[in-house]
Amino acid sequence: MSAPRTARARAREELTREIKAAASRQLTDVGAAALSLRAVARELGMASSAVYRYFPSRDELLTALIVDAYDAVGAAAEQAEASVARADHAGRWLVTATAVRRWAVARPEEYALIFGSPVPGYRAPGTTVDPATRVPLLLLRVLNDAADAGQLRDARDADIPAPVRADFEALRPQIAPGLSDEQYARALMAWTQLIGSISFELFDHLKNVIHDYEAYFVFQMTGVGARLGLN
Amino acid sequence: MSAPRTARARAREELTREIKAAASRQLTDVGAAALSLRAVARELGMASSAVYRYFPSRDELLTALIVDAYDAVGAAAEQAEASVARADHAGRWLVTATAVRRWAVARPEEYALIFGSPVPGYRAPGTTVDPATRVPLLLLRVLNDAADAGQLRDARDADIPAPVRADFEALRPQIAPGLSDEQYARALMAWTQLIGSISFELFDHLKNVIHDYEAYFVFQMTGVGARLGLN
DNA sequence: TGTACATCAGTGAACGCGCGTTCACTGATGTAC
DNA sequence: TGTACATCAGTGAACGCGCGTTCACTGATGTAC
Repeated sequence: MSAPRTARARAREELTREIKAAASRQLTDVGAAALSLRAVARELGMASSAVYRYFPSRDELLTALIVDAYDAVGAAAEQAEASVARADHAGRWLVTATAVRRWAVARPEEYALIFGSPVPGYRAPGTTVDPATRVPLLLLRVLNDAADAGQLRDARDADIPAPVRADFEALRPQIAPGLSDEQYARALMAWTQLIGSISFELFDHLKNVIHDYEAYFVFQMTGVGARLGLN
Repeated sequence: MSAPRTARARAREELTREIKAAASRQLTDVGAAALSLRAVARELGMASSAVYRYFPSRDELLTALIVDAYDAVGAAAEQAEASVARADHAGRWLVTATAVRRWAVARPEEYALIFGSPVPGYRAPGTTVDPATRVPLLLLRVLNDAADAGQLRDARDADIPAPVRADFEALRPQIAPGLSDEQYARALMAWTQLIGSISFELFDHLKNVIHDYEAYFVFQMTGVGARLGLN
């Protein structure tokens, strides 16, 4: 029976949120590797030891931030994708890609936390796996819908190696049953291209090359959509 | 007049190399953000203050490591590419891509240093720009050669936005005069795909998805080569 | 509704540690005459 | 070739700083009767 939330429980939830928010701000200033419990406590005006009532260690706090980041980008992508007409599969892809980029540009440090180099000395626990799959699963759902609707042009590729086919075979039943190996391969390529492109922008690899990155990104992702076989 | 190298000068060069080597080992253990001058000095058995005779600050040491990493991957790529028959443009692309991956797999922390999230609080000086362009320039040279030889199938793309065309226009004269805007766009896409794919592997984003990453990578890059218009 | 006890949040001091950088110094190497 | 001086490499102590985590504690909140 859902007990009435006590003042204590409410305070706990709120402070947990505030700690994560302060830590997230830290992230922006100094990066994940330098994330410090003491600095978080300082920002909230509490004793550093008090933070241990909420997170048993620095690593657990990092894990919470990672999970939150994956969930945030996943939610942003899902929400954007839901606003497009179901039959417009190319539009669903493009809007999803754009939503991911928009989120990343708005919170570059959280993006770096999940898609940048791993934090040294930190090993991600299993808890982070599920939230990490939200966006790629969404992409596969769009492709699967397109395939079901007969709207996915198939493509001949270079021959897919046997071990790779086996990997796709393992995914197919639970993830996207309507997709051929070739389509899985292209989906993976699209996902790689999406994150690769955002990383290039945020990590300044095309600083003096591409100046209007938004225009470039939309152009590029439109091309990826076409190569996915969407129309 | 090239003065005969004194014992002092020789010792200086050697120690500079040793400091960078020790720092590079540090990188592997603890990552760039935690790179510590004191730990480097400790490993070399010298006083921490002595390192300042060689690098005036921690950031300068980092810069040297970044430049070295770009040069190392650039050299590896160039050397591999040089071993392929000039007329085999698709082979030159594939061998270059594979060499970059091989280097990255062998030295993941150096890869992360240049292609992962930026080190917080560190701003890369201009010195890092030139070495950073070695691999992309090599790719463009391959494509340019293919175009010159009439071996590059052209491709119709979605319409390239005007600001992006302007960026390509600016690159063309000095970099690869024989390429159309569409080909520049595809080259950039290939470069993004290459680094995106290696990052996905090294940063564990496809850990339980793709098990034979080498096979997957070669398959994927072969496809990218085909989409580049190489044959 | 009131009381007695258990649970929990938060404190502040302390632990042992490592960091980047500066400084005055010693002694070896290099150079000009 | 030998001497006098300048340059440079390396030392060790010190500066001021921040970190994660533990611990015994106080006082407020919650719960069982």
